[in-house]
Amino acid sequence: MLQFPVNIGDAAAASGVSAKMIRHYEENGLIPPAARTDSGYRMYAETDVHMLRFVRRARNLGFSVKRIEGLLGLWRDRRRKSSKVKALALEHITELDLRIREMTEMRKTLVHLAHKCHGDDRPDCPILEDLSSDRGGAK
Amino acid sequence: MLQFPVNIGDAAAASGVSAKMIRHYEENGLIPPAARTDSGYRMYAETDVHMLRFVRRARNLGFSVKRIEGLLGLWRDRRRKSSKVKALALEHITELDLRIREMTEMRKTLVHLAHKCHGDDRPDCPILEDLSSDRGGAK
DNA sequence: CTTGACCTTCCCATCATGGGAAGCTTGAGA
DNA sequence: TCTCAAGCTTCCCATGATGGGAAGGTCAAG
Repeated sequence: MLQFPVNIGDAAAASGVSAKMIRHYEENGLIPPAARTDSGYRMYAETDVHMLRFVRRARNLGFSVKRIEGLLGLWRDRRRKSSKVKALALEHITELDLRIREMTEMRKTLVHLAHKCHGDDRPDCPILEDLSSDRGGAK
Repeated sequence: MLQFPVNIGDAAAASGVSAKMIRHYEENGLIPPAARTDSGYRMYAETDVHMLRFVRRARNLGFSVKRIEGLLGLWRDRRRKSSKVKALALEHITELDLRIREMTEMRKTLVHLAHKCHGDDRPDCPILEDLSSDRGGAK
């Protein structure tokens, strides 16, 4: 078992957030500045590690750091309304939907093209023909 | 109709690739350095604009610039084997599949959590509880 | 010839992440 | 107590694709 407070290395190992990123998050205000030893080493209490784990979990779900800032605030606020949390989650789901749709669309087009391409020693290829066509409006 | 060769602005408008990005691609070797006027302006022939359009179409399909380098090489090579083109496309499809799967997984988790969250004035929220849990292995 | 639109290069920012250098601190063993 | 490796500090740089903007040169229409 770890003896708290711990150094940044142990906090990183225990939370799954790299030491680099912990410093980065601190610098950008996502997490409060860590306490320091007399010699300047960062010190992390168990609650800090808990918070870092929260951040990592949220990143794993694809939340942007900006949105995690909101989630952290709500996490700390005992009087939060669950509706606000849900709203952030739904916003994120909407974004995921959009990206999933875009990529699925690309995939569909490519599968279609690849299907039409012989994929042999001959140079003829509908994929290249499509890419060099004038169709396909602006982004 | 445009009079070729054209300036970078017209090449951008005609290809759908921004002037900024055209310079960027040139700097990074994706496209060959443009010819220049005596005064240093870049000049683009019709074939150059065609190439830029190719690049834009490929980017719209989510190809990375690295992969587009390969596609461009094959595009220019009259003796290419269509199997090589197809291989690049299939590689890209595989990557798209991976990303789509990851995001779909995130989405599923979030929808599940949001569903369990009341979303009212009370603070209790399974979303936050899940995020602060110790479960959820490393990235 | 003036003026405005367009071009040039160069630097900076985004977003999340990592690599690495130079230098200081800590703790364990000799 | 001295020493040395491991771990910490800050600072700078890079990624990948894109955009913003500044300072200054060029061109074409009036």
